Amino acid sequence: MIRVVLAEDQGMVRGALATLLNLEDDIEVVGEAADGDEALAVAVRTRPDVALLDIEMPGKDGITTAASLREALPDCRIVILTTFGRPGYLRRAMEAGASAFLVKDSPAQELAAAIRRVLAGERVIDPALAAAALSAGPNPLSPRERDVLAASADGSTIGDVAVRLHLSEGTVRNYLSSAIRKTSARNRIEAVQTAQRQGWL
Amino acid sequence: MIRVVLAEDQGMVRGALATLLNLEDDIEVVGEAADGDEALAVAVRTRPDVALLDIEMPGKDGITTAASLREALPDCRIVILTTFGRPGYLRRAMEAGASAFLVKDSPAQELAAAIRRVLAGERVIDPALAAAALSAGPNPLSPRERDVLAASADGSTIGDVAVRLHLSEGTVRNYLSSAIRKTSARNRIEAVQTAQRQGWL
DNA sequence: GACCGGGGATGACAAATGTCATCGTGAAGC
DNA sequence: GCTTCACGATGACATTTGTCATCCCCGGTC
Repeated sequence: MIRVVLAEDQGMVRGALATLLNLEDDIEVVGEAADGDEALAVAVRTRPDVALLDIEMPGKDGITTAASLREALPDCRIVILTTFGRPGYLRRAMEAGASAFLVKDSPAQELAAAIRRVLAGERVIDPALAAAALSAGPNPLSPRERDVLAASADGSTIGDVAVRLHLSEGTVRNYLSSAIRKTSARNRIEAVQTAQRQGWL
Repeated sequence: MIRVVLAEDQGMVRGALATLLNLEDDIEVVGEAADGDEALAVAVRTRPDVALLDIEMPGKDGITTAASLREALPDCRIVILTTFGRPGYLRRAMEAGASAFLVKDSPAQELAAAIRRVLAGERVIDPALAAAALSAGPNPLSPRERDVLAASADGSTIGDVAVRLHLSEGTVRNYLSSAIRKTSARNRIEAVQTAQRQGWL
């Protein structure tokens, strides 16, 4: 039996996926979690063969959880499941030690198939997505530019961001300006959207 | 047997939910769709007892689909399923003739339960969400304010919006200004976010 | 030692944004 | 008939945002 831990914040989706997997006669869901921290705790307790992690979760996201899990349980394979096939997500997931990267758009059968392939030592990545991630190149933003852009994403004014990050307003403007240039955007809103679409935040 | 049509754009979620429902011995999924138009076509063909519609779908969204379905098949009950429990969504879903409004956060068992209750003539709404929708009041934005705000949501400049909506730049600024005031926001970005959170766009 | 890149800051300037008063139109509503 | 309100527009004005040049400090690295 392949022992699986499933982390997904939406209860209905989590329940449905668990049912789906339990119907496979070589797969058994031995633990469920609604956020990253819970997933880590459950995995350490149940020592599964595979951890299925959603990226978009409150608190600790799936990619960060993957990195922690890699340290705690090096033998546990990690399958990342996400709504958004963003190039930066894929890149970071791979760096965090994931063995597979699935988008929820794909058919339901692929989930069990991916789990089996991962356990057989394969890596499972949508070829189109892999190509997109490679052609998009790495995140061009410096860490600080990324911070400032992320802090601007919620509609905060430059003054707000300056206070929150303990910077001068001029510095915030400078970082935003270079982030806008690097994302080929026309203003900060477009810059935020491009960065999010690429998975750079 | 309760005959159900399921519309949900994410293949993996759709498959899992269909499996979940088919396990119930009084429920049968007789059709699946990945967007609103497809859902309508499938429903007209299969004449189900209940249509389960996701709101967030490409093309025709679940609420619009509900309204069309209400006309085409007045006897078909409608269950709305959504990721976001936004007050405006609930309000519009009810106006479109939905019998139930479920958020994906809730446990998986509630789905089948809601379908049975709806078929028994009940309406199913999370009480907390209903209270939020009532206390939030109706959408304060005028139709045109809503248009302009929606057109600004993707980072377009005022000039872009003016061209797209065939308005003068000054008019766009005026509508944005009043939308900002009505949403108690400090700038257009906050206004967009508030409006989206409330389900006003 | 010279050079570069990232972080942080300042000042000046242009462009975009937000606010306000004001005007005109037409459709409802009392 | 009068009022109200959404729609559309103009002009003036203050504020915010975006750009650029320039400076300092520091840690690498050639």
